[in-house]
Order: sequence, then structure tokens, then C-alpha cells
Amino acid sequence: MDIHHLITKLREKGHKITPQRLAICELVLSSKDHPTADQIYKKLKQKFPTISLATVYQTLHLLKDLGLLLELGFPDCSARFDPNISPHIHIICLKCGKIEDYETENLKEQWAKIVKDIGVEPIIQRLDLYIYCDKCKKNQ
Amino acid sequence: MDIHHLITKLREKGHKITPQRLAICELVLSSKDHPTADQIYKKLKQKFPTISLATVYQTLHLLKDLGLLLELGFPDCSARFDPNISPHIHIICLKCGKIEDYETENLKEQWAKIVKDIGVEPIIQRLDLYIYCDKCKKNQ
DNA sequence: GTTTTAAATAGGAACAATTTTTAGTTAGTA
DNA sequence: TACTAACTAAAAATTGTTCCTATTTAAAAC
Repeated sequence: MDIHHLITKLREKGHKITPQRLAICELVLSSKDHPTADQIYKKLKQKFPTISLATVYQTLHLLKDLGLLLELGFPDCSARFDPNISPHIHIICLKCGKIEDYETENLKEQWAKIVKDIGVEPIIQRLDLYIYCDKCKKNQ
Repeated sequence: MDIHHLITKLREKGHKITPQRLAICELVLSSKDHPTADQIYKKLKQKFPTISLATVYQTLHLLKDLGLLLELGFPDCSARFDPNISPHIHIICLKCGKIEDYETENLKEQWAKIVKDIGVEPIIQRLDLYIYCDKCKKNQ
């Protein structure tokens, strides 16, 4: 998603283009590591020393409502935000919480078939595969 | 999972068999509706007027650690608990939060193939498909 | 059957993530 | 340039969950 397309989309819905909003969007939409709101907040504080966590949350929810972001809730820790909204698997370690992505054409095809069988109109999906990562297996 | 098998499993790990614990386990392991801790707590209060929410949480986490329960974290609401640990899809309405299960032999086979391709040792999985349910589509 | 003891429970306090509130500021329109 | 709806920041409130600790209990030892 390039920045001009984003700006257009925000304007269409009547949202203002503020420097904070742009910075938050750019940061999260280009991230590969499923950051938490707090991680985004801390990074942006360097550029915007007065930015508040509430603004970060609000902007992330805006992106979520626009369908550009997936919010991943977890039992014991903060929500994490994923800008990749096409079908992919999160390979998550049950111990350390590390997330890796698995995304192939074959997977997308398989998933599309499954969704077609179910016969619903999909908006978005979340596919988590829980494992113990190599590191955690060793240290145990 | 029948109750004697559960008791054996708890004893093996050195956990005591208390009436509260048994009631919580029986209730959640036989539930089909992904209840929250609070829903379980409120139901059990009829039989155990002094039961505490902390006990419910503790027991649910015990079952989770034993691999008998999946805890589903969500962004804006309580965690929900799912006793079905075999591969199935949660069809979840983005508006009202209703969860329906989709579970077929074909899905299990497809998922097994995907996991095999990834080449990791799976512990458990969470497959969510987000939609707008018919009811919410109408009221909009 | 009684005693022992280690673990579980109840209830409330504490905690942390997130949301709401409010007052002041700003982007975009006319 | 003035206007106004939307935004921001900071603080306060809220909510789900966990922690704390005195009391109770299950199960082992006697």
C-alpha cells in the first residue's frame, strides 16, 4: 500500500491527514514483525516527543476499520498488529511468543478452496500454528 | 474426554481433585460455545456460591497447560475457551462476535498437508475466518 | 481413623492494557 | 483568512486478569 493511495483512502472517509497519523500508518503498514501499540509508540516518540499512546491506538483502530490491518489478540500479552491481510500462517512459539510468517501461493490456493467449501464471504482470516521453537526446545 | 481419564491425568501431574476443579473441567470440556471465564464462573455460582473467579482462571490455565484446552485471545473482549483441540475453523462475525465452528474430515486432511509442508511439529492451531453474519448484514 | 502437610480456594487488592474524557489545536474547506 | 469538524495529548477511568494471603481441604503418613 503506497502512501498516496492511503491518503486518498483516508480523505474519502473524511479523515484528516495529520503528521502523526501518517507516521503511525507508514510505520505499521511497512512492518514485518507484528508490533504492539507500545512498540510503535516508543519508536515514534523519537520523531514526535509528545505523541500519546491513545493516538497510536486510535490510528491503529482506524486502519483496522479500513480493513488494512489485522489486530491479533493474545491471552496474556498485548495485542499485535499485522499489516499483511492476505492468507498466511503465523507460526508462534508457545513459550517465547516469537511469530514467524509462512506465506506461499499453494497455501493461498488451499485456503481459498476451504473458504469456498464453507460458502461464506470472507473478510479476513487469522491462521495460527503453535509450536515450540528450536531455541525454546533447547533451553528446556 | 471422560471424567475418569481426566482425574487420572490430573493425579499423574500431582494435582488434587477438588469439587470446584472437577465442576469447572466438566463444564468447559463439554461446552460447545467457547465460553468466557466469567460465563463459567456465573454458571458455577449456582452450585458453588462461594467459588471465586480466580479459581476458574487457574483451573482453565491448568487445562490449557495439559493441552486439553485452547485459549482464544481477542482484541476488545475477554478470552474464550475452546475444548476442541483438533483442527477446525472458527467462523466469527466481526460485528457481534458470534462464533460458529466448521469441522470436516476434508479440512483436517488439508490442514495436515499444509502443516507437513511447513515442516514443523504442531502443538495446536487456531483457524479464524472473519465474516459479517446474516443477522448483522441485515441490521446494517 | 487421626494427624500431618502441601496444595487449593476465596475474596479482595493490585496490575496492566486499553479506552474515554476533556480541553486545546489543527487540517482542510469556503 | 475564518470556520468547523476532526484530531491530539494528558490524565482519568475502565476492564479483564493476576496476585496475595489467610483459611480450608485433599490425600499421604501414621
